[in-house]
Amino acid sequence: MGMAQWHDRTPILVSLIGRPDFGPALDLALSQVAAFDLTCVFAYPGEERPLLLHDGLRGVSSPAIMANYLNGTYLLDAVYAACRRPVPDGLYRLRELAPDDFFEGDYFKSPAVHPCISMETGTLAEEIVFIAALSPSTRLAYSLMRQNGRETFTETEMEALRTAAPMVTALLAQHWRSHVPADGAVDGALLERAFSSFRPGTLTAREQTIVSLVLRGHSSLSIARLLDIAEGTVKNHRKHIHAKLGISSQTELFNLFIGHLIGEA
Amino acid sequence: MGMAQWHDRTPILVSLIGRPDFGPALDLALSQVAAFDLTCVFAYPGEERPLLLHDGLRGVSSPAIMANYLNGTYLLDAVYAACRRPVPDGLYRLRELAPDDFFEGDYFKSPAVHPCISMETGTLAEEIVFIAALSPSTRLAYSLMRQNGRETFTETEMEALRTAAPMVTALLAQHWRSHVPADGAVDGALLERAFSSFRPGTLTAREQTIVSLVLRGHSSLSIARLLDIAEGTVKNHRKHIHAKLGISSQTELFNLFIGHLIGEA
DNA sequence: GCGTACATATCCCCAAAGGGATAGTTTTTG
DNA sequence: CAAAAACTATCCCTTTGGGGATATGTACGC
Repeated sequence: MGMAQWHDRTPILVSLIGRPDFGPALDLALSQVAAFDLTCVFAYPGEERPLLLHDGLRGVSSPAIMANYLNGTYLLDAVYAACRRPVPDGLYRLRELAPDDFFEGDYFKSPAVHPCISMETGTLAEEIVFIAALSPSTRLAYSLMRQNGRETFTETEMEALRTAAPMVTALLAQHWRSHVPADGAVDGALLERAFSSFRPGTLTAREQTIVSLVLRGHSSLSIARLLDIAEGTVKNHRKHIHAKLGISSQTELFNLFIGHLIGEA
Repeated sequence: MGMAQWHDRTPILVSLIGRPDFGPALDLALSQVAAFDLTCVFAYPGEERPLLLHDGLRGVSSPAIMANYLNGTYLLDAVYAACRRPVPDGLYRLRELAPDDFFEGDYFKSPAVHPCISMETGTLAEEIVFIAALSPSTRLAYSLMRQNGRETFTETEMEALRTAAPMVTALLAQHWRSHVPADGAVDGALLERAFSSFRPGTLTAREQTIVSLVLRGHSSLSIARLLDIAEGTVKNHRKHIHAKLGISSQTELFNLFIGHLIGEA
C-alpha cells in the first residue's frame, strides 16, 4: 500500500514547504500511496475567483478552458460548492460532493467548461479531492484524477489516502497559505485603523478619503467613479496630497504608509 | 514505542508551523516516543551569539546562567562545536559529540556556565540533541534532557527517536527559519523579513530582488541603474511578476504587500 | 461683506508604467 | 548532453500618473 514510503517522504515534503518544487514533490509522494494521472490545486478565496496554485494537468487542459473556468464556470463546479458549503478538511470523492444529477448535467458533459474533466483525449474515470481550510472563508482543493480507461479508486486505496489526509491537508495549508490573499485583510479593521491614524490633521477629510482609496489600489478614474466626481478632480486632490506630504509619487505614498504600519507594530 | 502516536501527531505539528504554540506541541508529541524532562531549542547563526528559540527548561535554569551562556560560555559547549563543525542533520547523544575529556572538564562541572546541565537540583542523566541545518552556516539544536536519578536513553528509544528525526529536523527548520536572521543579512529588519517571506516560491530570486526594490520606491530606471541592466529588462521582469501574482499594476503589488504585512501580525 | 479654505473642474505636457511580441544568452535541471 | 527555465534585451503602443496654471462654487468665520 505504500504507507511506509509515504511516512518516509513526509519529512522531505515538510522541508519543501515554501519552495517552488513542493507541488511536484507532493504529487510524487502521494503517487506511492495510490496511482493517478493528473493533479491540480485550486484556492477558493472568499467570494472571489479561484486561483490555480499547482498545475499537474500535463497540458491536458487548454489555457482557454482554464481561463473559462477561472472566469466563471467554476461557479458550477461541485468542488467549488463543497468549499463554499463548507465541508470539513479531508478526502472526498467527486461523486460524493456532486448532486445526484451532476454527472448528467450540462456542466459535466460540456467540452468547454471544466479544466480537468473535459479534455480532448477523453473523460475521467474518477476525480477525488483533498479539501483543506486556510481560513473560515478560504479553502484549498487538491484534486487527483484518473484518466479514461482506468478503474476508479478502490476502497482500499481510499482508506490509505484517508490515512494520509491529515498530513496532506496540513501541508497544503502551510505551503500555499502565503500565496492566497489574506481573509479580507486589506479592508479589515486593522487597515482601517492604520488609515485613520495616518497623518491626521495634515489632510482634509476628502483628501483622506482619496488617500485610503489610492492605498486600496484604485486609479484616479476608479476613484472618480466611486465618488461620482471628475477624474481631473481626483488628480487635483492627489496633487495637493503630494504637496502636503512632501512627496512626489504614489510610490512614496506607499512607502510612507508602510513605514507607518511598521512603526505602529 | 509510540511511533503510531507520533505519526498521528505529525500533521498537527505541520499545521502549527509558524504559530507560537509549536514548541510546546513538539515537546508533547515527542514525549509519546520517549520520555524526557527538559527541552530547549537554540539557534547558532553564523559566527554570532546563539538565540534561545524555545524554553522547555521549566525554570530550572536561572536567567543569570542563561545570560552567561548566550554571552560567551556557549563557545565551550560541545553542541555549539558540533554545529560549527558542522555535523549532518540528525539525532546525537551529547556523549558522542563531546571530546573524551569533556565530562571531566571545567565546563561540564562548573555550576555557572551551562544553561541546562548545571542546575541547583542536580545533574543530568543525559542530554540528546536533534541538529538541523537552516543554512550553510546556521544550525538549530533541539535538546532533550533527562534529569538526575533517571536512566540514560536506551538504544531502543534512540532508534525510535532516530526514526522520527528526519521529520523533527524538517519541522525545526521550517518553524524557526523566520526567527533567525538570514545568512549575512546585516540588519535583518522587520521589513527585510517581510520581503523575504513575501510569496516564496512564486517568484524567482531576480524577481524578488526587483519586487523589493519596487516596494522600496525605485522606478524601473532606478532599478536598472542599481542592477546594471537595461531599463527594458526591468520592465520585462515587472511584467512577469504581475502575471505571476495575477495583478496588473504597481498599486496592486503594494496592496498585496500591505496585506502580507498585516496578515503576518 | 470679504477673505480663506475646500471641493470641484479643465487644459496642456511630459514621465512612467503596463502589455504584447520576439529573441538571444545563460543557468538549472532531468 | 538536451530540455526547460530564467535572465537579458528591444520595439511599439496605450494607459496612468505627476505637475503647472487656472477657474468656479460653497461654506465658515471675522
